[in-house]
Order: sequence, then C-alpha cells, then structure tokens
Amino acid sequence: MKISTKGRYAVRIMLDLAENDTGDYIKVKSIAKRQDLSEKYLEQIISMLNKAGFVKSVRGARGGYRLSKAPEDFTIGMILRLMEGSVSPAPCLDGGMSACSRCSSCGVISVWEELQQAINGVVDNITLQDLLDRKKIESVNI
Amino acid sequence: MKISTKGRYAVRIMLDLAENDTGDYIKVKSIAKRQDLSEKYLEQIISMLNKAGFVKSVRGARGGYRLSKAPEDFTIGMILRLMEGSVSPAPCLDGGMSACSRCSSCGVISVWEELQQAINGVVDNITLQDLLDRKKIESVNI
DNA sequence: AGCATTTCCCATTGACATGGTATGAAACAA
DNA sequence: TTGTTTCATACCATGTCAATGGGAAATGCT
Repeated sequence: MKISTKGRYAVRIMLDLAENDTGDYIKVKSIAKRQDLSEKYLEQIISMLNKAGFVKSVRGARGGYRLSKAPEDFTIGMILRLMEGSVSPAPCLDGGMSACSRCSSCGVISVWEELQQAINGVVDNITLQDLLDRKKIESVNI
Repeated sequence: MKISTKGRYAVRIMLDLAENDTGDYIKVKSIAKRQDLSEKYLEQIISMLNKAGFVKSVRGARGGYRLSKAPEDFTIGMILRLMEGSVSPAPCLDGGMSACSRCSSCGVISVWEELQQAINGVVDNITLQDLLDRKKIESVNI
C-alpha cells in the first residue's frame, strides 16, 4: 500500500524546484544535496518529469531544470499518477483488461472504489503552492 | 499504490466465509472454487487469518474454517493491516526507525498524513456486515 | 578552439517482494 | 483403517524497486 520512492521523491523534487525558484535553472546536483538523494536516481526521476512536460530543462554548463508552470498548477495527484501509473488501490479499477471478470459479482469492489475516491479527494486537492504556503505558516510559528 | 493480492484476497475470503455461513465449517476447496483462487495460495492466506484469530479451524474430515466473530466485528482495515502490515502510504508514517531524519523539514509529509487519514476513514468504517448488506440491496435491485 | 559543466540515454545490478507450487505430516470422521 | 482436510515448511520463477555506471551530446566560458 506504499507509494514508491519514485512517486514520493518526485513530489519532493517538484516542491524543491518550487521553493528554490530564483529564475535560474536548478542543477540536479543541488537538488540532490538539499534532498539527500542519489544524483543518478534523481536524474532518472526528473527525466520522467521532463518528458511529461512538468519541468523544462537546459543542457550544458549553467543548465538545469525548472518548473514548466506555476506551483499552483501542479497537484500532487498529477505527479503521483505520472510516476506510479495510477493511484488506485486495486488493478480492477484501472480498466482495460486488468478488470477482473468477477467484478459484477464481487462484493468487495465497492470498498476499493470508495478508497480510490478518498485518495483522489486528497491528492487532487493539494497543489505545490499549498505546500509552499503550509511551510511558510509553519516557519512563522517557530 | 496497490493493495497486494494477499490483502485483497483476504477480504474476499472473509466475506465468503460470512456469506456462506451455515453453521458448518467451510472447506478451503469450496472457497477456492467460488472465489476462483488457487487452493494452495488461499491456504497460505487463511493460515495467517487463523493465526491472528480472525477465523477458527477444525482439521480432518468435515473440517474447515469459519469466522471467529460476527461479520460486524471485522472491519476491512483490520484485515488489510493484518495482511499488509500497515495501510500507510509512506514508510515514515509507520514509526520506528523507518521514520526519516528529514521529517522535521519535510514539506511533503503532511500530504501523506492527510492521505493516511482518508484511507483510515474508509477502511475502518466498513465491516463485513456492511458488505453483506450492500450485496443484499443490490440483488433486490436486479 | 578547447575545456569544464551539465543534461541525456541506455544498460546493468542486487535485493527483495510477489504469487504460486510441491511435499508431506498431523488431526479427524466414518 | 481409509479418505479427507488442515497445518507447516520449503522451494521457485518472475518481476519490480531502487539504484549505479559509463559515456554521448549540448552548452557556456575563456
């Protein structure tokens, strides 16, 4: 029932890009240092974010990454679905041929459906901007 | 983000036992047939349910399994937590040493906490009896 | 032009979990 | 005693996860 490291790290990476946005492009090396992640693994993850258009990149010296849109335009759900494929708790909710033949008679599927709705309700209603705001409020209270 | 087959099958097995309770003990073979699961794998799962005291067993001819308590005494959450260890979306919520050292400065953990609450809110508020009731209502509508 | 920096791309690895089989012993009813 | 059924354990094949490594291509700086 765990979200994979890919998914969780991706959220941290996106938030890091949002937090440290100075206008310049941000290097993998500096993200890795702040977030304490392996550069190589981080590279792999951010490459997926790049291919999906969530970040934009510049190669070469003084290159790096930045968010392609404003922090409020990215929900946690968008990021997780990209990395995980889906955020559903059971394969029969993902449609396609993984839908089990027993579904019609399966008394349990309603549980997974409720669960999925609950999950969506959370991840689709939190944006990176929300997280930035939370952090700001926290630091005031300290 | 998937619940493992162990967790999902366990719920189906428990519901099957609830549905087919005639007072007699129910054989693995008959559950496997109804639920279309491998007998051997099912055996493995129901053995965990047995050790946890969720079902009681009788060995030998005319033996089998039945629920140890009434269907309303088992929540989905109880079953999933037994099989999965936990239903939390991130290891740093499980306490112990898996709690990451970065938690205090981690802007993302609040997301996982919200997610966990949403998940708990679903699985801890559905019992096997609820599923029995739903099925009954459905069959009336058909 | 040449060099350092940095992203990009692909292949590989080790560990672990998943999903399932196989074998046989122990308990029990008829 | 014979057949049925749970119980216990070991085994295995496959896949995924999490990460590492090596080098090619692009870019800025001097």
